[in-house]
Parts: sequence; structure tokens; C-alpha cells
Amino acid sequence: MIAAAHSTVRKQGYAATTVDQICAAAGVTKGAFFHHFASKEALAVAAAEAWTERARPMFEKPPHTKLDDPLARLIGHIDFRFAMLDGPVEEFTCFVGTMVQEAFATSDAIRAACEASINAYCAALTPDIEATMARYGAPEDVTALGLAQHIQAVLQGSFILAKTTNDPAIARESVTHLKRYIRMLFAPPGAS
Amino acid sequence: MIAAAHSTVRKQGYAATTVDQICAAAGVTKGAFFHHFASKEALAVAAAEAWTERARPMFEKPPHTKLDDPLARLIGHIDFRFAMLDGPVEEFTCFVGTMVQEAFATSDAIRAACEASINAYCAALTPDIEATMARYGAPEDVTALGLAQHIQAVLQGSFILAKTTNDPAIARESVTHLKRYIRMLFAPPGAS
DNA sequence: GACAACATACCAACCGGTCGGTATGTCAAT
DNA sequence: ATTGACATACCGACCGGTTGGTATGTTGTC
Repeated sequence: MIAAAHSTVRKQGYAATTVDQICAAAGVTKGAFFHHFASKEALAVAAAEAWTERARPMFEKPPHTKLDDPLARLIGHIDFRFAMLDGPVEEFTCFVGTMVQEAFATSDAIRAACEASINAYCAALTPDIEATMARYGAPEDVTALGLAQHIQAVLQGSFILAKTTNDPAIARESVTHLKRYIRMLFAPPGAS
Repeated sequence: MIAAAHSTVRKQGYAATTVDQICAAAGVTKGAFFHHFASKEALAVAAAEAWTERARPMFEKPPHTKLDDPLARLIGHIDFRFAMLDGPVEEFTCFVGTMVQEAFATSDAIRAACEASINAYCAALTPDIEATMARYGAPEDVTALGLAQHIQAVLQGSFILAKTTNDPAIARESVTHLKRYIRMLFAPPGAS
């Protein structure tokens, strides 16, 4: 049911997704749904938490996570996210990013759950950024968490652009700019 | 009615916004609504087109548009967008960005209207970027339109982050990174 | 008197959520 | 080994309210 919510909401948004649709997609009845979740909102919260878990392997599995240089790991992560920007738009966009757009002002429970999921992503990115900053230096007002949030912002924004064109190409362009920014940020001054 | 749609959709999303709500906010009856618009979807398309017009003064009015240096105009625009990131989240976020998230897969008319609005924004930004590239140079695979789209992506992404925290601060951080990126991109090589 | 610009009343479909009931255990006392 | 008390998981018909949209009436203007 949570998986059904993920795919349906990513395609249609939260409000347009009905409980019946989720039930049909998950192959359960409405009785089963309300046995496990107190409300549609409760499912949304649970699905946001599950989304965090679903994203975790991204920081553990790929080969680039084993590299020695923290900057190489960071660039490797960007490349990894770049490679994900392929195929139908609704298969690489972010569930919590989609949902929080509709719910931030109407359901604080959903908003907070989405915030926690985004925070977890940024927190997972922070150690490598910190190590990179320690090794390569960085402008004074750059913080590891702030840069992690900027990476997240570029990804979320690229998803929106991809939705407007219904094509991942425009999203890849933006992530390429992000990669160049990070390279420049940590390049020794004066390098071409 | 279009103004009512703008504010209501920005706060609640498209699907959660009812025709009755828009009528109430605009102070008209349902009869008047369906006299002017064939459907809720038709209003959405009209509202997306109106959004483009509403954004236009942004490229003509502010003082920075009169500067001689194209890079200064570009940075001035980023500063201008930065300054907008203040107050309640639903008052600076993007109507078409919010709407396309929900409608890209279910209504191609709305998706196309949102795409046109975003395109208009990027096209308005492109001349200054082109002039900047001509004067200051740029990496080979950078295009003016691509950079304009990246700017748009960062803004859209920062809106989403602001929605998760219900606070503009996180969005300003991201735009600060964007500004630094543009500065670095067009800085003479070897400058600190 | 024709026509645009509304207002009012209404409708069928749909929505989230409820409710009585059933099937299948589990576990302890007999 | 049987029984009764209770818990969990689930079913699907049903409900009150809401939704986008329509049909019909009214009013002011050229």
C-alpha cells in the first residue's frame, strides 16, 4: 500500500490520489486500508517515513561510496543522481518533494514528515562535504549542511523542470551545472 | 478569479483547490465562473498564461535592469529574486511550478501552459546571459538558455525546501550558492 | 428584443471514512 | 483434546458531504 502510494502520488499528486486508487493498485480492499491506517493523512506520513528508508541504499550501495577522496565520493554521488535522471519522469521524481508542495499549509503532520525525510537526505550527504571542505577548503560562509541543502534544491528544481517538459534532459542540464559548481568550489585557486 | 486561483493554488495545490473556493475568494458565483471558463482545467490554463504576464515587470521595472554591465544585470536579478524570499511561503512561491507537479501527467493542456510560462521566464533571462558570456567567456558546454533553466531550477527547488520548513531562510541559502556559482563562472581565471 | 453577463437551483458521480460482520488464529482453563 | 474468550486482519456495503458541471432564470445594455 505504501509502495502504491509512492507511485500514484508521484504521478498525480497527493490530493488527486484517492484511497480507492491506492487500494486498487495495492490489491487490497478499503477495509484493509483503514485497518492499517487511521486516515489518508496517516498513510501519507507513513509513506514519507518509508521514503527515507527507500533512499538509504543510495548512500551505501553504489561503488563511489568506497572511494578514499571525499570530493570524489561527493562528485560520485552527483554523477549517481545524474544517471537516475532517465526514463519516465514519474519514476525518478521525489515523493516527499511532490507531496509537501500540496500539504505544507494544510497538514502539518505531512509537512513535518517530508521535512524529516529531506533532512535525512541532507544529513547523509553532510559528512562527505565536511571532509571535502576540510581537505580542499571552501569560502567562509559555506557550511556542509547548507551545501547539502543546495544539492537537494537543485535536484528538486530539476524534477519540476522535467515535469514541465515531460523529459529528463532539462533536469540533467541543471545537475551538470551543479556538478561544475562543486568542482569549482573545491578547486585549488587559479586552476583552469 | 485568476488572482484567486493564483493565491489558492499556491497555498493548497491545484487538485485540493475547488471551484467553489475560487468563486468565494473572487466574490463571484459559480454561474459566473462557468460563464467565463469552460472548465476548471481551462481556468488553470488561463491562470498559467496570466502568471507569465504577472512576472514580466520583474524584468523591466527593477533598477538593476538599467545597468550597463550584463553580468551586473544578471547578478542584480539574482539579488532581486533573493530579496523576494521573505514573508509567508505561499506569497513568493511559483504558481506554475506548483501546478505542473500535479498536472504534468494528467492534463497535457495544463502541463503545456506551465511549460510556456517557464520558457518565457528563461527566455527573458537569456539575453543578459548571452551578453555576459560574450564579454566574460564561459566553459564550452555552457549555453545561455541552459544556465537560465538552471537558475529557474534552483529557484523552484528552493521553494520546495522552503515549503518543507515553512520558512524562507533555507531558500535564501540556496540562492546564495547560485549567486556564487554565477560569480565563479564568469570570474577571470585565477581571481580569488 | 437580442445578447452578454451574471445568479440560483440543482444533479450525478465521487470522496474519505464507518460499520456490522467474518475468517483465522492464540492461549489458557478444563 | 476441547472449549470459550479474546485479538487481529480483513471484507464490502453504505453514509453524509463535496465536487465539477449544468439547466434555467434574471438583469442590464446596446
